[in-house]
Amino acid sequence: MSSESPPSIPPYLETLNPEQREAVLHWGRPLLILAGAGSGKTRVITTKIAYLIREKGLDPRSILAVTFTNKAAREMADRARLIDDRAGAAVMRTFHSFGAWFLRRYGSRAGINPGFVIYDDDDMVSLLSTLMEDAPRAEIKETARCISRAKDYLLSPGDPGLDRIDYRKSFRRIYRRYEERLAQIGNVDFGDLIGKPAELLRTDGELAERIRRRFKAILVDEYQDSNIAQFELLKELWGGGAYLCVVGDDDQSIYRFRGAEVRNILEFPSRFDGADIIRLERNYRSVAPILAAASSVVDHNRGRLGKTLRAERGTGKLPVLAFLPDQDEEAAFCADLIENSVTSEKNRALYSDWAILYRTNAQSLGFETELLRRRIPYRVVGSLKFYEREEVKDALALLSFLVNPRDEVAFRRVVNKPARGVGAVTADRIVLEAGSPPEPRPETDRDLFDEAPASSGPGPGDLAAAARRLLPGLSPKAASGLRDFLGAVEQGRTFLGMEETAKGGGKRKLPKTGGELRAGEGLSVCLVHLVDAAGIAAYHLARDDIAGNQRIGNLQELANAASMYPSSEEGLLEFLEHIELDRTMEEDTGDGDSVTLITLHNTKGLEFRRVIMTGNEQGLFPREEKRDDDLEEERRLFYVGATRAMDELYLTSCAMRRVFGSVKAAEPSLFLREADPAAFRVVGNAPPGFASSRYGGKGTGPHRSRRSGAPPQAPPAVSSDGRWRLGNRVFHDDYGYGAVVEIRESDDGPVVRVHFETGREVHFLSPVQGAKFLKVEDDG
DNA sequence: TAGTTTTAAGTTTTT
DNA sequence: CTTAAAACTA
Repeated sequence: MSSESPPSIPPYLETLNPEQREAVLHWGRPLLILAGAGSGKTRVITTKIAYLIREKGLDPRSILAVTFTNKAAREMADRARLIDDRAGAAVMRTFHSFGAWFLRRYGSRAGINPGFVIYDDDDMVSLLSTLMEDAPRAEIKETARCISRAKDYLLSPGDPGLDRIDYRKSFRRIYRRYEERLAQIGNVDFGDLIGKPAELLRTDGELAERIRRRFKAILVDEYQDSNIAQFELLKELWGGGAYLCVVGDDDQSIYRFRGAEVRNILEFPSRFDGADIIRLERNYRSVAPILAAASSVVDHNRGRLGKTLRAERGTGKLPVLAFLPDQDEEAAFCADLIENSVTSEKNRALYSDWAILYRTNAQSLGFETELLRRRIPYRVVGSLKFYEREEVKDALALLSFLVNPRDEVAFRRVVNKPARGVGAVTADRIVLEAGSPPEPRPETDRDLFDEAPASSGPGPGDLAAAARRLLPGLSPKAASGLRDFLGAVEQGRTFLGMEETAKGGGKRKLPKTGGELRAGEGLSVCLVHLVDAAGIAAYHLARDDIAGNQRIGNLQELANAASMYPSSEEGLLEFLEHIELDRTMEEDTGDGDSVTLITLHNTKGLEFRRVIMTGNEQGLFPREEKRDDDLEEERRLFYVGATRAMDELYLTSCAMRRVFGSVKAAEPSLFLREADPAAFRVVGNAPPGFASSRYGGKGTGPHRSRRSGAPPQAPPAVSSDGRWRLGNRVFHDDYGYGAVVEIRESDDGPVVRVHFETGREVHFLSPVQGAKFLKVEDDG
C-alpha cells in the first residue's frame, strides 16, 4: 500500500531519504523495516508516530510504541514530541513496563492483585530457596534461570515442551510450586509481565476486543530481541486489525541467552501474511573502513536476511588492531590513545568522543584504575550495583512489605534485621499461620482511556496480621522485637493512608525520630521514617562505622530518589515499579565531558566518535566454547560493537590475561582471524597469521609475517627427537606465545629454551609437553 | 540463635 | 583475587 504522493511534502519529511520516507508513509499491511546499524531507524519511528497523528488523524493514545530498554523508550518519546507535541500522549514503553501497566489495569480479571510488586532474579532465588530447602545455592540459581527461560517461551509447568528447558523431573514440580507460591503472595516476576497479559488477552475475548479497539497502531523497535512470549503478546494486541510495524536488524540480535528468538524477525513475513519489507541500508554513522571491517566478520554468519550497508560518509581511517602483552598494557594503551587525542593539535577530541567496550562487566575495573590514576574523567554505564546493595534492598523490602503484606520474600528479609530474636523458625511459623490465598478481587469496569489502577487492600495471607495473632505465644524477646517491627510497618501504612486509623481514617503525622537520614519531599518522608523506625539505618551503622556511613549515604540517595514520588500508596507502587524496571541511575550531570566505559551489550543504540573494543581473545570474546548459534550471536555482538564507531575504531587483544588472580595465556579472538586482513592496520606484537606493520621490537625471536614472503631461515639446530628446531613458534597455556631460542640434549632427552613474548624464558623437557604446550607453526 | 571463622566458588551478557 | 556460602562456636 504505497501512498498517493501528496502534492506538497510536509517539511518534517523532507530530510528523509526515499526508503525512510516510504517507511514513514507506509500504511495497511504489516510492515517489517530491516534497518541496518546507523540507518536512522529511531528517526523513522519517531517521524512515523508524528505522521500517524498528523496525517492519519490517529488519537495519540491509540498508538503503542514498544522498545526493549527504558533509555530507548525515553529517547523515542523525547524525539517524537520534538516533531509533534501530541506524540507525548502515545503509549511509549518497554515491553515489560507495558505489561506492568496492563496488569495493574486488567490483571484483576485473572485474579491478579493490582498492588503487586515485581520480583527480580534475586527475589526469585529467595522464594525458591524456601521451596528447595537443602539445595545448594547454585542449583537454586539454575532453577530460577530455567523458570525465567520457560516463561520466555510461554511454557507452563504442565507443558510437554518444557523438556527443552530442563529435563529434570523435579523441575516441573518446583516450577509448579513456585507459581503457586507467587500467586499466593500476589506478586509477579519479570516473565509474568509478558506472559500474563498474553494469556489474559488470549482467554478473555471481551478484554481483547476492548484493547484492540484502543490500539490502532503498534510499533516495535529492536524487534530482533523479542522472545516467543513477546511475539504472542504482540500477536494478541494486534488481533489482525491494528496497523503493525516492527523495526529491527537480524545482525544485531544479541539476547538469545535470555530467550530472544531471531526467528521472530526472520519469519515475520510468513507469520504476518503479506507483510511488506522495507530495507534501510544507508549507514550515516561510520566511515567506510569501519563498516567494511564489521561486515567482514558478520558475513561469516549463516541464516541472515542479508543486507548490504552503504557508507554514506565515505572513506576514513582504517581500524587499528593492537596486540598487547597483558591487560595492564591494554588499559595503558587505551589511556594513551585518549590522552594523545585530547591534547593533539589537529583533530582534537573530547573525552566524551571515546568509549571503551568490553565483554564482561568485571573487565571495567582495570580501565577504571588506570583512568583514575591518569585523571582521565570517565563514567561507567550499566552494571549499577546500587540496587543490589544490602542496605538498599533492605529499604526496598520494607517498602514492598508495606504495599503487599503477603510478600514473604520481603518479610523474611527484614523481619529479623536488626536481630530481634525472630529467627527462621519463628518466620516459618508466621508464614504458615498466614496460610490460605486471598479471594480474587472483582474487576471494576472503567473508561477506555482511564489509566488509574484499582487499589489494593489487605486480605488473607497477610503476614503482618498473622504475626500479630502469634504474638502471645512467642518468647518475650521475640514478641517484643516483632512488635517493634509491626509497629514500624503500621506507622508507614497509616502514613500513606493505607490503614484505617481509630479516629476516622485519613493520613496521620509520623512521630519524630532522631534518625541518621534526612527526609525530603513526598515519599522520602515515609521511607526515611520507616528505615529509622525499623532500625535498618542503625543496624548498618553499628556493624561497621566506615562502610556504615557509606551505606547511610546510599540510603540517603534512595530517599532522594523517592522524594520525586507522591506520598501515597500509588506513589509507592510507582516508585517500586520504576526501580524494578529501570535500574539505570539518572545521569548525574549531562555536562560532564568523560570517557564511556560500557559492556558490548549495553552499547546497542548508541554511537561514539572513537571506539576501543577490548579483550578480543579466545575464551573471553567469543566466550568459552561457544558453538553454532551461540557463536553466531557472539559474532553479532562483535558487529554491534564495531558499528558503534563513527570515525575511529580500535581493537585490542592481549597475550596474557589475569583471571581469578592467576594469569593465563590467551589466543587472539576467532573474529580477528575471520575479518578481512586488509580491514585493519596491525600494531604491536602480532601472533602468527597477522601481518604486523612493525617488525622486531623486543627481540623475541623470529617474527616474520606469513605474507612477508621472506625466505625461511636455515635451521641451525634440530632436537634429537625431531620435534623442535630453533625458531619454532610455540604456544603455552600459561605463558602465551614464544619462540624456541635454544636446543640442547640432556640425559632425560632434548631440552628446549623458549623465549615468550612477555619477556620470560622457560626451559622445557621435550617429551613432557602436555596439552599446555603446542607447536604453532612449522618453520620452512 | 547470633555472630564468627573457614572454605569454596565465581565472569557472561539484562528487562 | 574477591565475595558469598557453609560450618562452627559461644
